Amino acid sequence: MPELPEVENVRRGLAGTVLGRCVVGVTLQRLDVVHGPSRPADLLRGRTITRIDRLGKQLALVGTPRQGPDDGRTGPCICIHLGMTGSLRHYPSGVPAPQDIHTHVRWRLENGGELVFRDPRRFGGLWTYPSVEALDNERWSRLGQDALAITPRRLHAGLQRTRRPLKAALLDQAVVAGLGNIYVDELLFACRLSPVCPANACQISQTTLLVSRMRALLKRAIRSGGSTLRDYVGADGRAGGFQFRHKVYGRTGESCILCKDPLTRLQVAGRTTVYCTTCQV
DNA sequence: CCTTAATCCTGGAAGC
DNA sequence: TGCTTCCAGGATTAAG
Repeated sequence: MPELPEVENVRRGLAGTVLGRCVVGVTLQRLDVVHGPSRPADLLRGRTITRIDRLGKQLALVGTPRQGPDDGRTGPCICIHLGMTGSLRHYPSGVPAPQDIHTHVRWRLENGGELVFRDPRRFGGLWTYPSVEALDNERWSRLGQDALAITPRRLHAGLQRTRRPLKAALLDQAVVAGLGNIYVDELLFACRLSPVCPANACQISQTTLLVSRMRALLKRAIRSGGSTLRDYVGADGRAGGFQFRHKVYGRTGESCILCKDPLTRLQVAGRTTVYCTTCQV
């Protein structure tokens, strides 16, 4: 469920709390949530967190370089995907962090604070890389442009390549990175486009509309702290508020805010989809 | 090419 | 009330 707005919200929360802090200790409670080397040093122990990047729904914590700060190399990094139920929370000094079975990784910070990765369902995980370049080459190169940065021409090229339903293409992280089930449904409604029309039937004018409405939608969602359906909370533990602004997602059978017809639910590319058959064509 | 289903997994909700 | 069943979904993979 954490899609781009939720992950961006977490990134901003961490930027204000763990960025610039040194990791003095790491506790790995569950080894199988880490992919790649999982020695403490590979989980940034002894390093200062110098960057927190995001591409689509994924985050990267970057540590200080192994050879010292000025030799031009980037430091080791951890890519974090929250999956459906993952959370990345900061607990200030004096606030007890959870220690239950779903708490998988804890980073102890120099100032007494703690960063905690918790994920009951474990669809999420951590991937360790020796450098940002390695992360880019081995993992992030497979993703499309970030949904907040993609250009109409890049999106259009991605959509032209396939006859899959438009919704399926927009969910494909290789086409555009960051959209999930909630925001795709909301975006298609905002553009009055049918989720089932073939992606390559999109005119350039429609792709341009998709890009501008996508930016507006995601920015508004970020401003509201993201959507909390059940599990999502920001780095500070607070729930989002954008779920109250959803116009189609989760509103099957309720009336369309434009035409009052009941919203239709169907499966597209295996995913529950809600849309207005009258307004979205 | 495309879709569907299975896979990973837990917990909340619905059904009996 | 208590049990079972279903369902939610991000990403990947295999099968049809």
